[in-house]
Amino acid sequence: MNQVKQAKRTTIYDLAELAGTSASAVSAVLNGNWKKRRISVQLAEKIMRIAEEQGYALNMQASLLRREKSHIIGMIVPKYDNRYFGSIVETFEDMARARGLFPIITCTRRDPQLEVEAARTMLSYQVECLIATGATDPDRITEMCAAAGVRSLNLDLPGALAPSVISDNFAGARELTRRILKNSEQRLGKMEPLLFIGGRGSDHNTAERIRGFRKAHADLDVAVHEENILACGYAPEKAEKALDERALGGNALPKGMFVNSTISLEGVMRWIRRSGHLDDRSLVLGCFDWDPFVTLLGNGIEMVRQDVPGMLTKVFELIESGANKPVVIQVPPLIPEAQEA
Amino acid sequence: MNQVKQAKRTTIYDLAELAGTSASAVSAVLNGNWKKRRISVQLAEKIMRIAEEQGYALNMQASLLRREKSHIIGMIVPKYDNRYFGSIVETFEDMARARGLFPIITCTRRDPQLEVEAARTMLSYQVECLIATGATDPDRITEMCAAAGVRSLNLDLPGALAPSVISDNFAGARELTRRILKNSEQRLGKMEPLLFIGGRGSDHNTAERIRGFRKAHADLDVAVHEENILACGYAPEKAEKALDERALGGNALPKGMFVNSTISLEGVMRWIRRSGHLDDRSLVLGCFDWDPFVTLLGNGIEMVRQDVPGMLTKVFELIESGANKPVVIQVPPLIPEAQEA
DNA sequence: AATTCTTGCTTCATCGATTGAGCAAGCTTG
DNA sequence: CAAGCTTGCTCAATCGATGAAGCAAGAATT
Repeated sequence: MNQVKQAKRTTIYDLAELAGTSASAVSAVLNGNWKKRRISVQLAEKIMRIAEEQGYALNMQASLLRREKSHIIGMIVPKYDNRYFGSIVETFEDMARARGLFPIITCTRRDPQLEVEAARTMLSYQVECLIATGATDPDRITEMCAAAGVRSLNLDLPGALAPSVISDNFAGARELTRRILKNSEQRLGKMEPLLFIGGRGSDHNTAERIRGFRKAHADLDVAVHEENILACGYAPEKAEKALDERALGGNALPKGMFVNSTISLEGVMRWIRRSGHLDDRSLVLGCFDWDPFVTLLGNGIEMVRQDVPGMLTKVFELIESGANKPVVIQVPPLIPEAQEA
Repeated sequence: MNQVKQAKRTTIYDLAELAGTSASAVSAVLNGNWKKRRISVQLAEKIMRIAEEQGYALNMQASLLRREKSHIIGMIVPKYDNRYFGSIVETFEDMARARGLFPIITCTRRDPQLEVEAARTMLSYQVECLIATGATDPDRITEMCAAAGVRSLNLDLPGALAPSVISDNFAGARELTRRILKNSEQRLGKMEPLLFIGGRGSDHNTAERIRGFRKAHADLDVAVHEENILACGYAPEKAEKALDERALGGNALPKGMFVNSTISLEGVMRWIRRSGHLDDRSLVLGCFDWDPFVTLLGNGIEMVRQDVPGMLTKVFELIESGANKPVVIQVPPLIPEAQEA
């Protein structure tokens, strides 16, 4: 870096002066369409050399103000504390960049107020499209975007006003339930109804998973007990508390459980350890979501892994197709080979 | 949303026309300094009402172009696939917002090329400050920022040209090693030297942790064998492979291991299961980094949890103090109470 | 030699928000 | 009632990049 400390940043006007040419020529050269604008190779090379020497960096604000498209794509995401959302964000950034878009992501902590503020801020930054991932009120966000003439899409949780890409929660839950029931039969010698724990009864995914859970029981002629469906929220503490309360409730706890997220599984595992069930093989678990350490817990826990690349591929297809109708696209989750127990 | 579908977004000029006033008054009202500009309460209220009705959203590009400060703060981060970086990102967003800054974050997958590109892009977006987290070449980023007159800071891994905030890796590793050795003595009846696995020998953190690892052995008069220091990289597969190779190497594998990240621990656990060591208590493990599921693995694995809020508090203190000297601030990690084995 | 074409630039308006300067009308003060 | 102050606005330049339109000089065509 062989220049003096500069208070102001270098602009195309500075470069123009240094090169003895006009700002317009500099702009044309630096944004690559200098052939179209008939700038000579000599001048182009000179400008590029000087830009390099000066460590010039485009002022995106000025550029975006002038251009019609921002090429910015926004995503809001509830949390970064599990593999599912982490993978969504990482894959999203990758795929966006591969398409020449600039991804901006913000985490809203499942807070409806923050979601709205984040969406407004993203609109201020002229996003061309906003992906609302796991939003508590996706339709509110779609409305805000629509008012600004910006596209929006829902991911993970569906909305009624914009296209949505979600896992096939029903099919995934049905298969996961079937596997837990089978494992339960194999390990315990009989097939007993399972406990469902975690998630919010009000959210679409949990509702669908409960439906799949019921269906799998029905498929095998096992009756589901209402008291064994505990949509107590996602936090580990909530799962732990719900199990404590359920355990007090007279009837014995089921030996098999369908846990609705890795986050809830943390609470379930803590409860299991605390209540002394850890080492015996009498508990048969399954989890809707994937984490590498869960495999290593060694309890033969079945997992459903949501197909993040598949979902995001659909998201970008929707964006590119320009579709705006509020369809719901369901992507089948991946169910790894059964775990050795 | 009671307006017609609009192709163009509403600007202050549109609002000015609707309110029968000037764009300048609208701007003053909407950015809150209308009292200073002596706009009457009536007009202010009228403008705010109309802005609301029209679903007006500021064009940040135009606003930033004019203003001197962008209030944007950037962060680059290597991965989103573990609790440590997830927590850094979430905490960073929170603390930035609490200070009226707009955080933008991008993931560079430990790819030096991507890091440089990401930094250049962030400079284009006029970030006021860039935090390079776990960067492979932090000094390169500092140089780029300096050339644009932008501040930069290093987090997690130190650099030589900008202030750095990192964990006290030496002290953390020393204490972790001490605990593993103690557990090892308690469980196996004797104190044997440990194996160190994971990380890159070339990175500062791994080097410091190895130093702490050695120091703890020396403190207890235990000799460290060179062949038991395997800085094989972070990926799970690399740890697994390194253990395979080490196992072939004649001498018996140590029963105690210091694992240099949760990511490496995945590989170690897989290797342990594969080689049939899982259920016996002869293996004594510790991990530099924290994940809730590791507690639940039930092998009594000790963990060091890096103090993310503490580190980010230091980061923002540095930013606010305006300090630019390349100091290295070491934040002591948190070592949870010993695990029940 | 006059006309047209091509090459290689420059000029200037523009994007939307911000803000110093200015101005008109009403109100005070001596 | 003239001079000065206050109130409540508007005007116009500006931030940096972009690209349509234009222009001068040389080459090619008639």
